[in-house]
Amino acid sequence: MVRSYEHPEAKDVSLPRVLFALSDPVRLEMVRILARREAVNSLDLGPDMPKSTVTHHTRILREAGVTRTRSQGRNCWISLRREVLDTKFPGLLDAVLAAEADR
Amino acid sequence: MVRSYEHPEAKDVSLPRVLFALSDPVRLEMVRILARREAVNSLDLGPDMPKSTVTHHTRILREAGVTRTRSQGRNCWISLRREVLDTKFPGLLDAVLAAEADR
DNA sequence: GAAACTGTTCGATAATTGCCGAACACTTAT
DNA sequence: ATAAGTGTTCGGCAATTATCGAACAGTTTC
Repeated sequence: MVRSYEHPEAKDVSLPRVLFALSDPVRLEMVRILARREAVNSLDLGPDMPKSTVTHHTRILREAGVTRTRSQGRNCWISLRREVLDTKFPGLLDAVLAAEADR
Repeated sequence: MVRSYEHPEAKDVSLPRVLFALSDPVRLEMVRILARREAVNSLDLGPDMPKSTVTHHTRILREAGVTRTRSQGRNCWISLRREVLDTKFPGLLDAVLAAEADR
């Protein structure tokens, strides 16, 4: 059996929620990591923090519609939902990623 | 005497804080209003809410570096700090404003 | 089947946030 | 001077959020 995750449909992805998901330094860094790779193992997004904290942040990103999570075996792979973000909020993700990482 | 407001310098304007300021529906609507006018009277940004609530939200926007507030007489005028935002986070404000208002 | 591995869920706690009434400060008009 | 107008500050309260340990669930390996 495979874990199932809830993802909002594209039509339910709201700007305030996406902005909130991106407004935390930890999650912003996660998104930067995701932007450089196709898919990342959940716990690799926060190697130096407790697992439950990683789960917390990845869930907020997922439920906001920023990321997609699919489980495979005992891993779960996380990726950016670029199609959704770029369609609904053109330029937003690019602008966020283009900003200097330390700010 | 004139009220003085603290504004962060451009170098201290951080992306997470700006995103957080924009992540609230009330403040997002304020920013949309500001984008259409040069400067707006504080309380006109939230005609239907208590004054202290308006002050609360406008302060978060100001302290994040999103807006500038200057007092004149008994009014205070609020405007977007486009120069700062467009310089530090090119495309961000445009992307936010371009998104449909109801999302 | 037992152990190891990956990640979630639960519960608790501290900190932050949103909301708003009441009192206050400053300015302008009468 | 008095009153009215504009906005801030303060205090309290409810709700949300961030963090993390402990227990748990599913998967793979041995």
